[in-house]
Amino acid sequence: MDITQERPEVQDLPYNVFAKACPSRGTLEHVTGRWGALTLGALHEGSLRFNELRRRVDGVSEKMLSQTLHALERDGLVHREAQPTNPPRVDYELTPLGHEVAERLLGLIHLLEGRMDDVLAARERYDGTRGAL
Amino acid sequence: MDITQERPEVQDLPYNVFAKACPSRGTLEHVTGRWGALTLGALHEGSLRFNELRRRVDGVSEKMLSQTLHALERDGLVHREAQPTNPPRVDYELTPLGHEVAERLLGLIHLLEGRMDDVLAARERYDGTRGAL
DNA sequence: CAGCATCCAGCTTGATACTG
DNA sequence: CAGTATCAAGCTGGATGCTG
Repeated sequence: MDITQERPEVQDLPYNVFAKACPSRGTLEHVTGRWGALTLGALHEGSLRFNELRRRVDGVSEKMLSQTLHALERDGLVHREAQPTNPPRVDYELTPLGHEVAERLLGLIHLLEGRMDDVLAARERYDGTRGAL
Repeated sequence: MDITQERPEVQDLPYNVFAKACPSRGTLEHVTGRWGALTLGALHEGSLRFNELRRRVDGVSEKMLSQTLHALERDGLVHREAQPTNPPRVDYELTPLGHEVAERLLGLIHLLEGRMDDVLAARERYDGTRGAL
């Protein structure tokens, strides 16, 4: 019998995020990191230029966006298309894998956005039972 | 900034992660954070005690696990069940909302685990084209 | 066992300035 | 426009020690 039926999360994959040394953990962090998630989410709608992206992801600094983009490009989730014009024009877009990842991320984001009232209510309940700190 | 112009599909949601001040961004960070994601993933299989969780999430320190658990409990994603026995026994389990979140998170995690070979290959390609740094 | 309090090294981040 | 370089500050997170 196949144990994966009962514990689908323990498929015998070679990679396992729960293990400290697994490289998948690093990629998960690029993807879910503060700016990684928002960058992938923004690019899911279509390709964007550097400064468009910066405006879309409210609050990201030039440096962090650049850094985030490099990490995602390196992991094969984002494709960078530079045109050697003057002024320069660089478009960023998701790769097929990037799209798959972004879809799941967006699913999570939408779930959260749709349940924020519950979260906020839970927060008040929690803070209330402990008295003000 | 009004992102609804570009995200017609979420026009009527009161919360929007792309906006810097939106509380949903904070919750997204608790959920997707380094330890938040792994903690939710571990608890999706069933309730666990503090030290069981610590062992399951390879590499987490006592302090970070405690901190993570508090944030998730406050957001209403994790329920803490303490028994006043001696020695103390405390079980953590996901709330219904926590399960929904964990499911999506695990979907993402499994996708990544299953595609790590692609990611690693992309990495080598990327590093190769730039010469060693 | 299940945590909290404290200390502190170091990584992350944001400003600012500069380049092609 | 599309970034890179540099630097200070602040937050993260690990180690340690203690409580109930």
